Amino acid sequence: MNESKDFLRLIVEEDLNSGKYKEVVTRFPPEPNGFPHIGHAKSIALNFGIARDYKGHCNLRMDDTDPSKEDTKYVQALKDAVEWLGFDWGENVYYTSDYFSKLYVYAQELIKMGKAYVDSLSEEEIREYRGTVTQPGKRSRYAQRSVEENLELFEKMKQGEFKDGEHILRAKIDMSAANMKMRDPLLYRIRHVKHFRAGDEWSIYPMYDFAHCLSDYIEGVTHSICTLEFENNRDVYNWVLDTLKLKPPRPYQHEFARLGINYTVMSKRKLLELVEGGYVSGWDDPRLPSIAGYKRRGYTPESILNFCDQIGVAKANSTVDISQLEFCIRDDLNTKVPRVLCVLDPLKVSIVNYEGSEEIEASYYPHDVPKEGSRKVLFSKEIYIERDDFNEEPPSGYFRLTPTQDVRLRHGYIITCKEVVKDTNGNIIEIKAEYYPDSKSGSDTSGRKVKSAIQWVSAKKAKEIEVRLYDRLYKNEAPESIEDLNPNSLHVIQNALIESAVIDEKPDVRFQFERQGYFYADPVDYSDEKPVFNKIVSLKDSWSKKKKPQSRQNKAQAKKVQIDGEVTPMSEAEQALFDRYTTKLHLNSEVANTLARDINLSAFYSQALSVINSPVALANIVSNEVARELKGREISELKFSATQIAKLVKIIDDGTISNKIAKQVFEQMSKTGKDPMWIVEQKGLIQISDPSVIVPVIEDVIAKNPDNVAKFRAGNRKLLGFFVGQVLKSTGGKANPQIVNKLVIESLEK
RNA sequence: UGGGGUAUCGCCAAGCGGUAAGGCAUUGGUUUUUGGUACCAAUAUUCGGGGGUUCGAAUCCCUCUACCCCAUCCA
Repeated sequence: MNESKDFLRLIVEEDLNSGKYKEVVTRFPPEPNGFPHIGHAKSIALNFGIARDYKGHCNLRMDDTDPSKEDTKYVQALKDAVEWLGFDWGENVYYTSDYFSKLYVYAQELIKMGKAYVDSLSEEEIREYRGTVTQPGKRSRYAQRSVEENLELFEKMKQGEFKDGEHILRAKIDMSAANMKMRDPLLYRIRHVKHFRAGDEWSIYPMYDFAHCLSDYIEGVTHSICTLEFENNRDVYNWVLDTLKLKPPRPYQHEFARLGINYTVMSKRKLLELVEGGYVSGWDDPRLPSIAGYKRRGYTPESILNFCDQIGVAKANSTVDISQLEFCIRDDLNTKVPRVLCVLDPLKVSIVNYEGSEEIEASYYPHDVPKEGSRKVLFSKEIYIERDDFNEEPPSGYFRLTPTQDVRLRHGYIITCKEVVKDTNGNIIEIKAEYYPDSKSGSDTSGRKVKSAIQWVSAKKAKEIEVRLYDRLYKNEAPESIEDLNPNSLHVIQNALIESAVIDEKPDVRFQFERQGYFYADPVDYSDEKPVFNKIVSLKDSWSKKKKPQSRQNKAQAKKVQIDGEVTPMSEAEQALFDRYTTKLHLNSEVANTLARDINLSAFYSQALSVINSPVALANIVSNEVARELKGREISELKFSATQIAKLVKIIDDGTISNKIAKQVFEQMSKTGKDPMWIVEQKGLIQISDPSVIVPVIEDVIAKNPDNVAKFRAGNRKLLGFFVGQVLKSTGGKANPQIVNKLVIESLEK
């Protein structure tokens, strides 16, 4: 399984180790306004999974702040999904609506601090005032209402004295913020709607940005994990919690990429459209990626969980191949379910040399599945086989029955085709065959070899069943609309034939129909009179693949041409600086460019340069290391000074330390602000250049890695880095890498 | 166009300056009374492009490009 941890677990571990939190608390916070889908499963697996792995807990919280959309039936579906996936939400389900009173007090608090105000602009005005992504917004004229007035107005909003949209509570942040979410976000709106839980008690409801962070805080959540589209909201999340000056610890928000799967859709809107438009039979239509759909189709919770585990968690928008999911369900069912014989498209076969009947003992499981159990199958003169398993003019490589090729009936005898009976249109309606009496499975003495064994059922005892075959819902890999629906996503077979034990004995609800796929007794429509089976997934089929090899798209040739954009030209001053750097100081143009374009860097550089005259080495370190520390900061914020950097360059120049050690020293400097030489002495980092000290270390490394030595000598030059790395490691990084490099090559090549 | 993200194999995804993990898919082969399973093997001289720093860069610096998110009184 996946050994490596995802970035969220890494964060949790770090926070636990650093003592930031004593216990991890996560939450799964869906809005009860739709049915959960496999994307929710990913979130459930993540949040509950982290809580389980780090011995914390995970709350199930309904984020029910918009009464116009939410409903209790969705609450149930959400609870079902979590439960089905095997997670325990503990004592109770949480609701944001339970915190409405607390939230109201927090809002009053904000108003008292002058950090929130009642705005009375119209909806259109609010939009207008917000500005655009490139233009700052402007603050409402109502923003300067007094605390008292705001408090009073807010109270009246609560009392229901205003109509919807008349007033609104906003945070007072910054109307010109580059992050548009920070342009005085809306906190409370008036809504005279009955809430499915709170009833008519409230006529104002909190918005996501206000309610979510505080609900997290109230519940003692430590890690508030959400999807990427909330990245911009993180600033508001932090603002609310910070300005309220709440007693720590408080939660922090982290974002991950939502799940996408090809050939399907995941958005609530599109899913709703499919259901309400009647394109599918309901939320539990087995073609839907809804939890209810997978459940009805026959997927197991284990397979879904396993899938979530396999795909990992990261921040890159991605679309997982549906075959990954299919693999998971096959993999799960392979070792679990009984194998039975079912013929989907029956072709009659008469065994002309067989009379009477017999019962054959057949194991439910193949040799490689360590489970016990068997049933009896009836063999008699008239049987049915799959129409596909006979071919009069077989393509090359066809393993099944042909006029000249025998085949084994699974668990039964080998048969040979004697005659093909056709109707007037030339359609094959029956095969007359003979069996070999000494070829019975388990006691075969015939010595005959056949290429395959096929499924069959006896005409006498087979039961008729309905089988629903599902294919991908959309024909396009990245479907956009209803147009992209696959018209053949559902194929119903009314009269498939299955061996009787499946119906009479019901050994399980999920089966492998041998050579076809995994099937599930439909939990809704199945009855003894009319058994119905859903196809969960096909078996892998390397035969059909061989027949029609998929057109491999030549993505390699579609390699995109890189367009190089224009670099913004330097200002006159920058250009002058650049020229001086390149001509007078002999810096290379890239370094000169970096320095010249950054006013902070060039200032820092000239300061250091006045201390030591080593322009190139200094420039390199300033344009690389110092540049990193200076990103988004001012020189005054740095712990180290230009003089100290000059000192660092000096000890590099005189060979006291190597460039490698310099990085280490620099790191210390930027953390502690200590002098470089002090750090070097304190840590004993003076570099070792004496070959008589280094060579024995090299010999040692060589002796310990004979395999890699051989590989290196065979031409794998990449391994040089490995050896140098090892030597450096055993000297605590102090060996002079240039010398080590040289000596390693010498030692390896002798 | 401002801000926030992301880019490693056909699809996911590890990697945090020292030999480019793993899974799915694909392709061979072995076992097989399922064209299944299991097993073995192959598959990135290269990490979006270009420069730079370094003995050594997917990892650090600069720069360009592409894609995603943000202007609901939704979450």
